[in-house]
Amino acid sequence: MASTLSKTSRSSTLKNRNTNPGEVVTLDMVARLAGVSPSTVSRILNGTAVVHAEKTKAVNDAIVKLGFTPNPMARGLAGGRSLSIGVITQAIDSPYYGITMRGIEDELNPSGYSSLYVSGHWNTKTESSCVDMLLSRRVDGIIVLTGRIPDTVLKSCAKKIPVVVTGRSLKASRLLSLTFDSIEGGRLATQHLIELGHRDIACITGNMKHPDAIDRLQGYQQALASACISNDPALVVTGDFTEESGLKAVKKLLSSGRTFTAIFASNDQMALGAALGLHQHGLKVPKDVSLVGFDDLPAATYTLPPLTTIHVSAYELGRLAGSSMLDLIDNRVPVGELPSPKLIPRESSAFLKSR
Amino acid sequence: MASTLSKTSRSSTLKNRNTNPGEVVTLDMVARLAGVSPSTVSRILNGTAVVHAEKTKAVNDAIVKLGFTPNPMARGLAGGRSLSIGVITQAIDSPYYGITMRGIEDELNPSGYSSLYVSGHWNTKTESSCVDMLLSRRVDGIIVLTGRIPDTVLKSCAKKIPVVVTGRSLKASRLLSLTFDSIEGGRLATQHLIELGHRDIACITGNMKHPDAIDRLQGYQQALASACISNDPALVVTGDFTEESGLKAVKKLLSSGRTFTAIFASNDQMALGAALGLHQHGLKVPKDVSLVGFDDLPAATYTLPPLTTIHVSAYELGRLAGSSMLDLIDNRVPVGELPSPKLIPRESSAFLKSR
DNA sequence: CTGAAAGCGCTTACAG
DNA sequence: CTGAAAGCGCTTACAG
Repeated sequence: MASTLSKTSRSSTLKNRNTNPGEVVTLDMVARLAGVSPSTVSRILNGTAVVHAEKTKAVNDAIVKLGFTPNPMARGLAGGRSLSIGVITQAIDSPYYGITMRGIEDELNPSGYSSLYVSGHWNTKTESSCVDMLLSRRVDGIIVLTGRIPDTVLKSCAKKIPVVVTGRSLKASRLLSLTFDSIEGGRLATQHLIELGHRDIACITGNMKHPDAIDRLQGYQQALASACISNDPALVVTGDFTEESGLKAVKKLLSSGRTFTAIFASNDQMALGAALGLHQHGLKVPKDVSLVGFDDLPAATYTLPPLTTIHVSAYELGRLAGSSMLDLIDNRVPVGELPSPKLIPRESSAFLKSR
Repeated sequence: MASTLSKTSRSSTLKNRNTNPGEVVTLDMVARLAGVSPSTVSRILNGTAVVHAEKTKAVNDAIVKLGFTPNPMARGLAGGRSLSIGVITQAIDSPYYGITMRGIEDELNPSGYSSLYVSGHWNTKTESSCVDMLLSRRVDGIIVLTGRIPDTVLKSCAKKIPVVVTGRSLKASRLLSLTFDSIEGGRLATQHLIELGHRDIACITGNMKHPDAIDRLQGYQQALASACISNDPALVVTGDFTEESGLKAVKKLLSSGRTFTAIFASNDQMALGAALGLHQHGLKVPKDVSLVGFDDLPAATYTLPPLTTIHVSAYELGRLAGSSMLDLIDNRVPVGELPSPKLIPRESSAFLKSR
């Protein structure tokens, strides 16, 4: 079309690509413009073979001129890299893993990869079918954020494509496990409370099907043992990592008759629920009860009183998962390490007052 | 079945599936088993034409027997539906839109669609390139969760595939806008405070580039006007929807010298930040200052004191966005409506006490 | 180093 | 109603 005069506004629609008929630029068009074969363009794109500098230049020029972007679907179909990584998360709105996903993106996107999120909802079957779905979409690798998918499924999956999994510790070729030292975290939290003079420390655990929950409880017990405080089962109540379960747990604790001056909640969400429960019973944190969480969610900073908690960087977990995946894909050995858990003292824990 | 040795050596030493030999079941295999042509299988799969009941049965049996799942990438490439919907969110870890994404999934997944999330990070350019990326991945539609992508881009995009966008109100063919009545919400929040006897009501706005922020402020102003309270600019301070900006806003308010007994924060995150700021200055909510948020995030229930806020269901927004997208794809007219904002009185707002 | 060709798994005109 | 064929956009042995 000849240049049409627009009024005064030179609104340049994004589709103002360098004059070509078809809406979509294909590799073939690049090849034609550069005067080489499609194979050559592909090779240059993928660094699959050494190509004459001249041709390389011609191709790159053509790519820029046409604004060419390879079609990931075609790539995937043809057997090359689809440049997408499947991420199995449990819920797309998880406060904790949301941050991990962000870390994954920040690591993957600059390398041209995008992530395909699917939610397993803590359901073994759903998670397994997520794997199938991702495989059918030809992802180049799968990152599994905890969940309940059987180890065996993970291992057999790793035979096909690289796998990075968090919250477990299984080993296999092309399969990397990334996990924080939850025992240490649980220990730190409890020890902090002990150092503040508390001896009647309750523990709200996570869902005991999860290694994390088991480890955090174990850390709690170890800390007690180190301080020669006997472990009273009446002080341990099971939650499931949700706010609501924290609330319920506190109510149960409160109605049990067993007194306590501090609570270690196995994650921040349960700690928030616990804080609400305490509030409903007219108890003040930390005046009446000290409270320590686990995770250090953004909410921990902005709750009142700000929550003392164990920092295990969800973001770093994501970054490391992402970069390790890239390593596995390129046949490098991932070397990164997760930072160790750190206590973040805020205002929800205080010295035990004699009363 | 006899083990078919293909001449072209496609080494696959790993076969776990019990029911079928090949690793991946293709449409061709189904066709062969059912004794029909691939075209027919495709047609049955897509309901693209009427097929003899006999053949249909044979095909469906074969599908079940082989455990066949169509490959979305091949589908997309071939020009059919890719069964994936692109979702442009601003940040994958957004507390509010996370819930919306869940609503989208809950609506889309049962219909066999999966969502492809990309983050725009409130950046016009990034968001626009997200669109390109999604188009290149052959999504069947795009859902845009607010953001700053120009309306024009959205409109031109809608010429190619269906678009659903939240937080705006533009109209076009195959383009649906979904937005809560933020003016009403702002009005409700402010009116609630007025009814509690407050007259010096501060407002922390969102980023004023966003319609939502503008509308909520307008609702605030309307409520004041209705109550014949003059609008004092000193009481209005600009935030950007983050907790931190809420914190800063309160500090600014506090140091301005202008007294106030209540705050309407344009979203819960800023309300949480404001609550922290108040706490840091030794002010109690609601004793010294009443506080009302907007959104009704899960955190609003579990913060102390529980936050009075305006409920605009992020989840319903997602469901509606998802179902509307399905409607658009199938050339139906979306009819659903978003629920109107509701005041959720909790403990952060109270009657003004004479002091 | 670099084409030509076959093929990834599916869909859609095109002819019966 | 239903095949055969061409093609979506790319990659990868296979031969020069």
